[in-house]
Amino acid sequence: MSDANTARLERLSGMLKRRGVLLPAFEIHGGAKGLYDFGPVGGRLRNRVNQTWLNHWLSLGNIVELSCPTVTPYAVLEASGHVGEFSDFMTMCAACEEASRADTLLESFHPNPDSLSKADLQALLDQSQPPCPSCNAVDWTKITAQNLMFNTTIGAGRSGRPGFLRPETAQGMFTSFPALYRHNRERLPFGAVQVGKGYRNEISPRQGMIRLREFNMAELEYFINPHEPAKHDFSAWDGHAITLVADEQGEVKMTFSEAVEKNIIRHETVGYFMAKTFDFLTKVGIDAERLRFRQHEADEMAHYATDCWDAEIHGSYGWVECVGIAHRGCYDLEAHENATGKTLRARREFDEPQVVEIDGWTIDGAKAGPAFRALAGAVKVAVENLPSETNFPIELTLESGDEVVVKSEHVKRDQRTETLSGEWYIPHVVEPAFGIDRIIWHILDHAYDEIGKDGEEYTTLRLSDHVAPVDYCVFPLFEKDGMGELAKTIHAKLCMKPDVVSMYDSSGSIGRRYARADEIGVPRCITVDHQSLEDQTVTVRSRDTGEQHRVHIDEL
RNA sequence: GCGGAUAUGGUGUAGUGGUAACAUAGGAGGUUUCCAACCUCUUGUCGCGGGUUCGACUCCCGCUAUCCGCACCA
Repeated sequence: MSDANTARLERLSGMLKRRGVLLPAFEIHGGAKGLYDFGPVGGRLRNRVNQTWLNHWLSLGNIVELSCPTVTPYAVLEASGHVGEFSDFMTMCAACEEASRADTLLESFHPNPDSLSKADLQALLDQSQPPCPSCNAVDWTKITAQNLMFNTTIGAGRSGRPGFLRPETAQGMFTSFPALYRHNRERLPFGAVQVGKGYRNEISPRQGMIRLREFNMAELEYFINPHEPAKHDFSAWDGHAITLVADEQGEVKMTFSEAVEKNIIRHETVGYFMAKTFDFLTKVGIDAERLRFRQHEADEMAHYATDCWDAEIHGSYGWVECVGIAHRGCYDLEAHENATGKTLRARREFDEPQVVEIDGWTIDGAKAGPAFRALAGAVKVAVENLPSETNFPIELTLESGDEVVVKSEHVKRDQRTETLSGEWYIPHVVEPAFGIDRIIWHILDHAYDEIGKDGEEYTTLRLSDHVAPVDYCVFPLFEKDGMGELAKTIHAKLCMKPDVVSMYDSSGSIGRRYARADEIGVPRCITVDHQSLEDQTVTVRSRDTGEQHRVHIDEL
């Protein structure tokens, strides 16, 4: 990072702290690593970003909003793969209280203990009894999952069950699939969104808002039918060439249409969400020139994903991944199906019912059962694979290697017509996952504008109207002759309007007050002057142009 | 987690073994007919804990936090 850049970053961070946008949390107690407060200004900003995000996706029409618990039972995150991916399994020596990683202790007893589940590790530990590396005792406590997810206990005392604070919001949406499917009249595609907190007990949180232990995230799970080709219209984005860093082609600039045509973006729905993500990010004030999409390389991609793109934003910390858009296939729903035995599927009807003519053989249970006993099941499979013209008796070699003679009395002709009108399948999921804190950081970074004004440094936060935390500042030019009263009336009126935030400020010169408003990005300032008292008009001054025009109070 | 640096009003900084300064910001008043002007008054600070000392913001130790490398992670 250049010195100029570092200095700017320090001034920006100082301003954010001074003006109550972002502050270290619990600072009077010495602070806590990886935890931040959104202050009196930042709290509103965060909420506006969240709301803009929700509206952006809900406007697609087939998206619903969910809110799932952050406290999540162990089994859920074990099924999703997080326990294995995000945890180290620890055990403690009861003699010397030294904590050790179970997989490290068991390295000489298993080729790859890292791959074992918690239960398998426990079994292997009980069986192999490795000595404690520091005191040589053999007395290990029960294995517990440690590290990247915050452990907790759900319930008290002996009835408490292990759980975690969720490391992402997605799992609750997957486990809610049956309710979503019913709500959407059993028709795909549909999506669910959730805005909320996620928790990761990072070893070393760094770089301010970039890596946090408690963070705001917003995720969309879009469920699609893999048997239906995804068709999306990208013409709305044709005017804009996007920077793509593709796995094979490297950095290229082209429209979304082209990227999909050339199969650089491998799935249309992924491309569609990339385009919508581009819209969202620019809407909240991210500079399109400092935005790019980077494709995960094959070996970097999570094993279940078929295509994955990150939206990266360039700011004070270089290029930072702020959004991940992944085609997750059927991985998640299948994982929860396997773990629970419940069905997480959708039904699709075939265009034409599939008529299957079955003309072959099957066993006659009453005869073949007693004749083949334990082998009867395997005989049935073998017989049903025989062509219809088979003559009996016949000698068959079963899967198991056993040889049997099947006589005609053991079998019967199986001739029927089966009609399949459709099938149950596991939907595929395309998941855009947004790191809200990282996006907010870059909104602030991109909006922070320092200009030399009359030889002095002057800072303006050029926030988009969608996310500006304060909509209006109301100033009396002087707080006398009734100007203060009129300004307070206008301020009160604005505050009454739904979703409008207004601030009243009468201290300091008018220029100082404009400067204060500009620093936190208030788009419009309203000033009451002497003329206002006569004709009920006020001046409205716009932040970015400094232009003023007179407006009647009733038109505000 | 390892190594290095740092920690002084809201913010940015100076400084000392004898309880602290400057700038800026904030509040009150005055002045001012629209972009950080000016005048008066005023609020507020040595990260936390322990040690050395008659006395510690200053020296030592530990902790916490911040920044930079490495590692981890996405």
